[in-house]
This record gives sequence, structure tokens and C-alpha cells, in this order.
Amino acid sequence: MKLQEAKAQFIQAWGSLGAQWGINRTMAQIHALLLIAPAALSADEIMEELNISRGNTNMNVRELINWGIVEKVLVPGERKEFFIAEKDIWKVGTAITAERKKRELDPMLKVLQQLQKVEGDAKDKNVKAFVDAINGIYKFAKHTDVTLNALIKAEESWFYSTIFKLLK
Amino acid sequence: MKLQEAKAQFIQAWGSLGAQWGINRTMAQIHALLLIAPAALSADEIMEELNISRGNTNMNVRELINWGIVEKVLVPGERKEFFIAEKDIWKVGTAITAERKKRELDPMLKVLQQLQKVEGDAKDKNVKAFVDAINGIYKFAKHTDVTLNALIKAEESWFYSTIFKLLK
DNA sequence: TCGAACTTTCAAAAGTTAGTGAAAATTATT
DNA sequence: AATAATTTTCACTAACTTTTGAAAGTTCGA
Repeated sequence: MKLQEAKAQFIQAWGSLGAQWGINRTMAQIHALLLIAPAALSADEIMEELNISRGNTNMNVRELINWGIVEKVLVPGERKEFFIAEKDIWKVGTAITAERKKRELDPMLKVLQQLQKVEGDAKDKNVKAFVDAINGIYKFAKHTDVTLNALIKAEESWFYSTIFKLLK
Repeated sequence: MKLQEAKAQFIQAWGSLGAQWGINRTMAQIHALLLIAPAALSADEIMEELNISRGNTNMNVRELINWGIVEKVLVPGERKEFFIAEKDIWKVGTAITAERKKRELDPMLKVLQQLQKVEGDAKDKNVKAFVDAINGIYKFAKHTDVTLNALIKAEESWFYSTIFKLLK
């Protein structure tokens, strides 16, 4: 397989993965492009390679920066801004996990906490079914929260390899 | 908070979570409704509670069954079909993990394996950057695969609690 | 075998999300 | 301060996804 073909395939695969994850396709494709680039790319180079508009490029690069997996770099003597992706994929994983936790799990925990305060006759089977379900889900969510916090905190690889050996 | 209000809030929250996960909102809402129901519900009851059409109900219930988190149940003496959700949230988690792995991780692993065969001058910095990136991602993906397989296989709660204590 | 009860399908409509490109804003250079 | 290069914004459009509801299909009991 030629490099050009391989690159295109990777960008496309990473894009679909992103799309399935609720990350927009273009954002994931820009990320893919930067991951395999030998050096920082400018907005124009990204536009060119992916055939997307300037506005789209700008928006999605900014979002990648928000997620903490892409950085602006200044090349001396150049007026343009250049962008580079975090290459350590463990760190990328951690950053994505942290971001998704903040957006998804944290709000859910809040809601579940509220919902535990439901009032009503404990003998009513509707109330009982509701309370039981919410309690179960709350425990699960809390557990996940604790686990993810540990993972996010422990960026060092010894941690991952410890878990890894355990699960192997 | 009254039960009706709490129910509505939970269904809405579960729906948004689903939407962010690329699961369609209605599918997640039906799932939420079944999770807190004290008994199996018919298609008509689901339509009624969520104000959705028959077609929509049918499609999404079928998809929930495909994911293995909802079951058809037959109530003696009744002609209609009734539906019930898996109430053990750990099992729900496992089923969803397994399904997503099949749809997302497995195809990605295949692609990455292919891409490692890229041909070209090892001294070309473009080739080198590509190969390095793909190798790193492949290792990460493989690792995740092994880990998830272990999680999926071990449905017993002792397993989760062992990991839990470790991470605590 | 017929018909009522129920489920499934599917084409069209509605709704949602992503992408464009030109204009506005910002920043750097002279 | 004027100009040029670059980035950011945003109203609009294009593409995609979901939902509807009526029609077709199926199942079951009499």
C-alpha cells in the first residue's frame, strides 16, 4: 500500500470512529491528519488536504484545542499559526475521557442525586420500581466516576501497565 | 419532587445521554421508561407515555432487543407483546460495551493492521511519522481490546469489585 | 377459512446538524 | 496610521437523520 492511500484510509477510519462517538467527523479527520503529520500544519494545509472550508477548519481546530489534544505552535519567521497534535496516544485517551466525563457523566450524576429525593408512598409499586432503578444506576455511575477519576489522575504508564497485567 | 416529574426528568436525561453517545434519543428514552417501569409494557403503553408513533416505537424497541438490553415477554392470556428491560445495570453496561466494541473497535483494529503494511522509504520523514503514529495507536487499540474482552467475559460482580478496590 | 388484533414496513415530511464562504475583526508590518 | 495578512464569525444552505402514519403483512382464535 502506498503512503497516500494509507493516509486517506486512516483519516477516513478515524473520522467514522469520531462520528460514532458524537465527535464531529471533520474534527476527528483534522485530528487524524495532525496525528500522522511529520510537522506542524497551517490552517491552509489542513484545508487543502481535507478539502474543507476555512470556517470549518477554524472551528474544528479550535474545538480540538479546547479538548486539549491539539496545540497552536508558532514557527519563527512565519506569520501564520501552525497546529500540532499530542502524539502520545495514552494522553489523548486521557484527555478525551476527561472531557467526556465532564460533559456526560458529571451532569448525569447530578440529576440522579436529585431524583433520589422523589417523594411518595414506599408501598406504591411505581415508586418502588423507580427508586430501585435510580439507586442502581446511581451506584453504577458513582463507581464509574471514581474509576475514571483514578484513570485521569494517573497519567503515568506504570499505572496502566499494572492494570493491564491484571486483566491479561 | 413528585413521581411523575421525576420520571419525566429521568427519561429526558437518559435520552440526552444516549444522543451524545450516538444512540438515538427515542431508543434511549424507551429504554429509560422500561428501566423504571414496575412491570412489562406494551407497545401501546410506550407510545402513549412518550407520545411517539407506532412505527417509531416498533423500530426502536427492536433495536433495543438487538442490543440485548430489552426482552419481549409474553403475558398469558394477552395477545399483545410486552417488553421489559434488563434491570441489572452492570449487565446493561456489559451489553452496551460489547455492542460498541463490535461496531467500533473491531473494525478499527482491522484497518490499523492493514495500515501497518504501508510501503516506502523508512528514511522519508512522512513515512516515518505515519508508521510511528499507526504503531502507537495499534498498541493502544489492542490493549483496549484485551481489556474490554476481559470485562465482557467477566460478568460476575466479584470481578468488578476486585478492580474497584484496586482503583479506590 | 375468515376476520380481528396486532406488528412491521416504507415513502414522504419534519427536524437536526454540519459546512460554506463572504464579511467583520484582529493582528502584524511598513 | 495605513495596509496587508490572517483569523473568526455567522447567516445561509446542503446533507443527513428521525419520525410519522397509512398500508401491507402476520398471527391466532372461532
